[in-house]
Amino acid sequence: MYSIQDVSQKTGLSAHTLRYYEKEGLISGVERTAGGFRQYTDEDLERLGLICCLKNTGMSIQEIARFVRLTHEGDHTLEERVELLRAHRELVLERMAEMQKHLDKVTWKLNFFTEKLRAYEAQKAKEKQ
Amino acid sequence: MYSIQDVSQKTGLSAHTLRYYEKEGLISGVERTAGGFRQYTDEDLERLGLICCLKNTGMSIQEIARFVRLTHEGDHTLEERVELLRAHRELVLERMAEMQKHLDKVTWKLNFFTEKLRAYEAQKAKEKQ
DNA sequence: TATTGACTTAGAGTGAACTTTAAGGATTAA
DNA sequence: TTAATCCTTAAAGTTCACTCTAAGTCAATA
Repeated sequence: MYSIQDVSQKTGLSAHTLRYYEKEGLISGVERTAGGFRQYTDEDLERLGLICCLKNTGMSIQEIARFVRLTHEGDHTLEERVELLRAHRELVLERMAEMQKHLDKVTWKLNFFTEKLRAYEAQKAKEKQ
Repeated sequence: MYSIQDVSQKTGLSAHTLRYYEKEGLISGVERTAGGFRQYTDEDLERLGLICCLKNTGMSIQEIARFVRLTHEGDHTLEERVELLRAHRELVLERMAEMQKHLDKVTWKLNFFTEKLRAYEAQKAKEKQ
């Protein structure tokens, strides 16, 4: 069992953010102590793991909340969840390919400037003689 | 020579955004007609191309503006520019690797759910008999 | 000449995902 | 017991990169 502070450290999310995520429906059913303190289980941590992966691959809070809602509705939403993840995966792959294309141009420009720099330095060295 | 509208179409940036970029120092020295209308050259378009690549790989407007400023300062900033691009490239590569790791987990989860769905459907089919 | 498109400055609005503040009270661990 | 941690609600603030509006003027094209 982990306190909100423990989970904050483990996930890198602030306690504020963890409560915020709970309010937004990203993580639900977190147990409480008799006094009302949150107690996260290992399973909660795992669920948070997936949530972070979805978030870090660019899924919006709203969509993650939708995914989580579906999960709670049971097995009859399996198809929808599979579809949601599949679509997300496709989107991420497309974005990464785009990113790579843009990065290639940056790399090209970098090489161009590196070459130009070499020439410039050579010129400077020559002038110094 | 292209009007702001032409460039908007070619780049996918709105005319508003093009003026905004100019104000923020991302693109400068755009020629004007006698009447003050912007006239973009092919070279401007190329510069915009690089700007979009930097933007699309996650560089902030501020940093792009810095890069552009350095460019205007001449060859003695070549080293700094090379360094800037190199650092940016590294960052993007790291982010993409991270992204890939997160996506792998999503893919794993997707496969898991797909399998679960198959089992669920099989079960439903059996019950129907 | 009429219509459409462009110009300016300056400021307000938008959406996403937090982040912070405030205020007051309860709980927990050493 | 006492210091540290946690709870709540509700709302305001932040950052980024736009996006839009206003108001008035000027230019270009058919």
